[in-house]
Amino acid sequence: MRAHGTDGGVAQAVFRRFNALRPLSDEDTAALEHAILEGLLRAGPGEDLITEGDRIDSVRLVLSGWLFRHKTLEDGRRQIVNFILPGETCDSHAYLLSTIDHSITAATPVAYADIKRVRFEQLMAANRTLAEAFMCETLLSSAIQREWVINLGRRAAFERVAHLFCEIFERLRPVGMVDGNSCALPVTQMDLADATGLSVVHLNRTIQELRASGLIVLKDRTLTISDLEALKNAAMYSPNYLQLYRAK
Amino acid sequence: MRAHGTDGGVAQAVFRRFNALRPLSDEDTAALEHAILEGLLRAGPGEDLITEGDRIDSVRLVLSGWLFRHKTLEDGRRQIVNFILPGETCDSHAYLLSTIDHSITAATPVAYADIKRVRFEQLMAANRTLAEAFMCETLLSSAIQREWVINLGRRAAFERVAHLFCEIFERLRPVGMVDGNSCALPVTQMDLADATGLSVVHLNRTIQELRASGLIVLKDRTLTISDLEALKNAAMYSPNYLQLYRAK
DNA sequence: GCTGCCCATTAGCTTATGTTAAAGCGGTCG
DNA sequence: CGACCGCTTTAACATAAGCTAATGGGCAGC
Repeated sequence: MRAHGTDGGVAQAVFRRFNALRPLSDEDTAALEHAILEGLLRAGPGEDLITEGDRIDSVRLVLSGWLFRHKTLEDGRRQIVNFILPGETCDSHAYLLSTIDHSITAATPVAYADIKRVRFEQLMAANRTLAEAFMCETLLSSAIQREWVINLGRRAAFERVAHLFCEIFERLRPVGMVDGNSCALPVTQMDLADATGLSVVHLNRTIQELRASGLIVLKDRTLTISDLEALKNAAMYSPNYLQLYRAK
Repeated sequence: MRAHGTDGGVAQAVFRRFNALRPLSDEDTAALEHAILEGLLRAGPGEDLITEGDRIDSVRLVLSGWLFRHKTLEDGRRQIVNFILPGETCDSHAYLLSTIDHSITAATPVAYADIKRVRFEQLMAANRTLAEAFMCETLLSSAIQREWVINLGRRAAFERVAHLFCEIFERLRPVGMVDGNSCALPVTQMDLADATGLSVVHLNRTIQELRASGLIVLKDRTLTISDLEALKNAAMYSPNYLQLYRAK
């Protein structure tokens, strides 16, 4: 039947990712899988999973599809502060806070598992490895957030977009969502603009530049990175922050 | 003698902050205070507490002084990704990751407590409230990081600097480090520029503008906010993300 | 097969911010 | 006391990125 996380089970991406954070025993895997299968849900593109100001009472794991976290200023300026990719977690532990400071919206059709707080806390209490893996998930998401700060603060548009593409590729790779040197990029240029702090027009100009320099091909929502090392150089990409942590 | 956290004990700021996150019982307070007093240390301005790539094996609590987290690109461009203010924590739980993705440097003379991992884990295991408070500390720091992303991505220089000043003021307030409508701002304009993603020259221009508009006085490393509400309006400051969380 | 809509693209112009350089302004060290 | 040093401030100029507007392409619905 469903081998734990090794074949096409619905939660394959989650298991791959967690195993990169902390090697999971069969028992860990089974416990997590149980919790996941109890709360399977779906959302369509544009649907909000969480709106700024909401209270949260569960933890969600993305099984497939893309979402993004975003914040909006009074006058409508929007910033995407992160993408949430298959295998990643929305706000583990965030139920500890009174309300959430940002919104989460599906960019594509999404399948996710909703684990209620009580259930989640049982799982954490009963299983040290899983607790550590979820903690790493939270820490890693912070590390990404910090990298976005330097991306927005100190990289020029060309480097910035190049960096985003490198990061997305490297985040999709461990969950098996890349195919050779290509991956899906199922978001509009407006979304990419809001993620990089650029205007749509300038984002488009920048993408044309990236194309012209032969670093990428972007067509039909598929990103192909012709030469990843070259793209990383152009982006001044530092691999450290994304490292998946085998060792304790 | 030293009343727990209410008088001038060295860890006053820490206790004030933790109490805002989770009300601490006398027992909680005593346990935390013990751990703090075992590992008191100091650092001078410019001293690195952690350098990108280090392994971490302890948790540090800032008792007094300012530090900043920063990352630097190959070519020297530097971005301060956050300040660490009195009462705040450097990287609780970060020992779970293999290496750290950024550096932490003292901006002023700093007094801090260094709690070794093993000790910290004992404390967490023995004391649920403290564990939750440390978790909130981590989550709150993520929320701040997200706000910095929108600050850098979508606010213009004037709003951006105004926002930083509002945030710093609101972070210093609960630990008793503001005096009326003034607080210390013990960093150079170069640091502020690196925190806001601006050039020093433009940061200076922006500060002149803020002065000219009567919103702030900045002199001798002291920031005075003439009208906090007006400054918040100018910054499109949204208070939600910093809320200190009484309620579960 | 036309209409409308969303998204990508391009052009022309405006502006915020960066860059370089120089001067002012305390401190402090010798 | 004078020279240096780190920091702030100002000026003049350069440029990356924003804004507005128009066009084009693909796709869905009528």
